[in-house]
Amino acid sequence: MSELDVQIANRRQKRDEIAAAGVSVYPHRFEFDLEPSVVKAKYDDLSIEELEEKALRLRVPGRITAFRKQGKLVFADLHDGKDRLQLFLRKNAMSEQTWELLLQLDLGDVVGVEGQLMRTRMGELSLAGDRITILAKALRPLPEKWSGLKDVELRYRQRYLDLMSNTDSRRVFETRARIISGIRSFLDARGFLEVETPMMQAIAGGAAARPFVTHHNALGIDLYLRVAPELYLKRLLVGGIPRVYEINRNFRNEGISVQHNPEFTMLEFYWAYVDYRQLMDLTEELITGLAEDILGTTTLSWKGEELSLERPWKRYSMKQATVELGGVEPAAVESEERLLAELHARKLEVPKARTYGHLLAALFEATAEDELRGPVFLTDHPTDISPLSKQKPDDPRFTERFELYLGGMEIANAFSELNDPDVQTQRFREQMLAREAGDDEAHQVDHDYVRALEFGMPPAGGEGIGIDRLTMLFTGSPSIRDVILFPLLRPLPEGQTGDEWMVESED
RNA sequence: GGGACGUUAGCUCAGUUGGCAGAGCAGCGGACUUUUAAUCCGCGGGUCGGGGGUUCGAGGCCCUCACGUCCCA
Repeated sequence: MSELDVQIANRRQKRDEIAAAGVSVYPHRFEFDLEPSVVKAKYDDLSIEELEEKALRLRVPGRITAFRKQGKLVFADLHDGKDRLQLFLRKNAMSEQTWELLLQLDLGDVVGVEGQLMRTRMGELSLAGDRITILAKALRPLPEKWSGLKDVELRYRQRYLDLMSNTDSRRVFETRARIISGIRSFLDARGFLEVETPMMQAIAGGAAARPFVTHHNALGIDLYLRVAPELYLKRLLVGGIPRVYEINRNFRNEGISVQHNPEFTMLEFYWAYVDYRQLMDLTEELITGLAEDILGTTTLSWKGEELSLERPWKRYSMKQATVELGGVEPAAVESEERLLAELHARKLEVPKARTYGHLLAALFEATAEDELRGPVFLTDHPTDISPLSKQKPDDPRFTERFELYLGGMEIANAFSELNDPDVQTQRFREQMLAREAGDDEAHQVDHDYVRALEFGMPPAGGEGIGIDRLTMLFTGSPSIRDVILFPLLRPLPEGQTGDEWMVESED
């Protein structure tokens, strides 16, 4: 029997002993007044005398995370995931049965405690408990109380243990929730309507990405998990909803890295009658506002550096960035031939689709992208890599588009939306050709979307903002896995799940 | 896909040149009515990620597989 098996067996035995005394170890409910962190927040400023005077009796539920046993007096910590409340448990303050139950409790057990709120000699706010109700028995030992759970693989695979033992982890997900609700308030206040559009789509459009394929049995058709909600949201512009947004998951069948998870959360919004310039202003306002509200500052600390969100943010066109930040000669970004020569000279990989736009983008990525520490708007992307964007009036090789870079990461992508159905058809054709030329990220053609445009879509600006990456920046998390509760990991092979004993205990 | 690093008790980690596998916490037994990483006395706990090889002898060296982390593509 391993050490773990011994501990589990001990806990099971204690559970059975408690149950044998006629007590339910898994009761259905517990009538409670306040949770530990709320008690702490509400009463921690009261003095010993004030607490004595109030003589507050409270019923408080939580998980036991520490014992300090001292003979006929037991101190324990009751935790609710946010904060702990000390329990002050004296033998002669409770019934014999309650004292017996207390001695049978283990670290990790979920209990409800009733007693009077007081302060100890050392001044700690404590609940002097006289009644204890077991609410759930923990059959497995908790991670170490001081170091917490550090093993990153376990933290992702068993996030509940991470949340239980690392308060910082809880804080990350609270910040994430505040970002999302902050975005909702911001957009709702400006008259945007939140909607939900299909995640299973017959045509995976709206972004250059490989989709996941699934199958609908009753209809007998393959469906794609959406790579973006874009084409549906713009159908809503056609339908007469002038300000619309969606916050939800996108799925891209691509590699996993510190910045990429196959499913990720995106805000996408569309605003009729404006162009990408107003979107840049709105983006600055949204993100600095979120930082002020949530972090109380517009200076982020990111990878050991300070990142100031002070407005206005820098703007570089892709061509300009390649020249000014990438150190490329101005003449070299003006033609396909010169770009190709430059890529060869720098021994860089040449993209499969050798169009002007793809070549410029490749050179930009190789020379200048890493220099965009941010906040920087990278603007005016080539037309042939931006099939849904409107061209610049003065130079049709480029579009009215921007990407926001923050901390070296691409956070947002936006453009003045292409609303000419015939131009859109032409762009889709070019994407088909690119696909045939081997670019399997090229957009699929969506005829119904073009038909929608034929009914007239108002000019509009549209933008997507990556919620996961924004959360990384706000919480100083270097990996996207730290801001996704259950990131995708390869399943453990048979026999390495650590649960073999459960199979044995079935007989 | 390539490279570097990691995987030792439930958890956090040591383990020197290849020579008896360790500590703290947690667990078990005992003492203790104001502790808070409680303290004190005692005890138990290992598929050193899996497999193969070299060697008198492998946690440590070699090969291989798995999982993870980071970097590169």
